[in-house]
Amino acid sequence: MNTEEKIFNAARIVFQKKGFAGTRMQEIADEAGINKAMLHYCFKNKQLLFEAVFMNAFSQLAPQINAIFNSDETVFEKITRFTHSYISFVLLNPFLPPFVIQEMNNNPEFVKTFFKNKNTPDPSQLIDQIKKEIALGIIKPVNPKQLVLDIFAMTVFPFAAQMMVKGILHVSDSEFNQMMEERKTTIAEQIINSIKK
Amino acid sequence: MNTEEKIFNAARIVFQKKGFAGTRMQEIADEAGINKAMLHYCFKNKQLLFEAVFMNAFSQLAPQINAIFNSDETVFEKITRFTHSYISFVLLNPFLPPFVIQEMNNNPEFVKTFFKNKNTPDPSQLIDQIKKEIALGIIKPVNPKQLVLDIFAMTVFPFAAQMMVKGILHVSDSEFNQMMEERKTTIAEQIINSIKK
DNA sequence: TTTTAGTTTAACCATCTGGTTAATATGCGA
DNA sequence: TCGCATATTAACCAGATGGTTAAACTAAAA
Repeated sequence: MNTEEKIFNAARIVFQKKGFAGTRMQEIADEAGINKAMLHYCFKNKQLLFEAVFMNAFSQLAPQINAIFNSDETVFEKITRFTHSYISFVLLNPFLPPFVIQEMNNNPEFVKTFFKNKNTPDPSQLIDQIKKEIALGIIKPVNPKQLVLDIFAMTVFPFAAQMMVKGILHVSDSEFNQMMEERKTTIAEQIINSIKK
Repeated sequence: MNTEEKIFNAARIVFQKKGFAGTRMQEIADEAGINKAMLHYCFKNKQLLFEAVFMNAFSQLAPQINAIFNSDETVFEKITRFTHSYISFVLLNPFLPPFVIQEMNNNPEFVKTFFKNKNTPDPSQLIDQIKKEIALGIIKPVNPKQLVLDIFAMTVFPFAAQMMVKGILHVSDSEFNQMMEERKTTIAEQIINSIKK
């Protein structure tokens, strides 16, 4: 692993744990086991290092999601596949959703430019497909955007609000993971069941 | 409005917008229109001022939620009432959910003490009631904790991940609020529909 | 009016933080 | 081996940041 990779991984760990504002460049350097000046040598400044980490996080998720959203499967198949593979992925990267959500909420102006230029999840094709399947009588008449929001809510929320969920439901880390394993299949069944005619 | 209230309100605004780490004491002082030394005179230090704001945020939500969870209504009535009143409340305080979730994720050790001592949302009675109604054949056999999690996910997520939701679904602020108005009734119907026998 | 307790402020301080610099180390082609 | 570009570091810097202090202001009691 070269220095740039060491820095990047260290930055990912620290940024995802403490957020942009809470992160100290020195802490990243310590985590990487190198001198602080190397951070600036390799990534210019804190903002650019952060953006590299943030973009990378998003670019891990976006293609996976879009591949599912834009495939030629049915809506039901897409819902099943999305929830399953998203939860599988996030169980391996549990800090990702809170990180992305937090930094988006804290940098609203950055979000606007971000969603115009970059490779982002785009459910517009799925939304069109939902409209079609409603017209065909496969799906009950629902607001397609609300349906997409429901799918994200059911899959992403438990990870986004991890600490609060564990606190309120009084579940341990392992119980939490077990619940998420269960959700891999139950969420899709539930959503499909509530919209199929 | 006395000085302490001015500071508290200013702190609430700044903390909820920028989070604990991103907040500068000077910015709170400016927002309150007073000298920075007054912050320390009234609230000792940043941590205590933050905790005052955080506890206040939670203490606005917790009793409302618990009043519903622990009433003598049916599960279906509770779901209907919770989703409706939570969304109504949060539409007036849209910064609350991201703020609470973010700070909980960033201070895991604080969360543990917090959930032991303080007045927090507690769904344990509701969970027992769900078990009973399942036994009575009113509700399909589901994991009660998963059901509670679903309810929170459907209501809280859109606010918690506000910026991301707006970005991904390409909705404006007013469209977003309109969607939330719609959700006040639809979520409950949907959840109830998926669990009633 | 004087005293006194509580408020409020300007100025200050130690420390932290992101970032720079100049010097040194490393490795590799000639 | 030498020369040179790249990689790495220790030391440093200016500005920001949380927090302190001592003085000044205010208002009500004595």
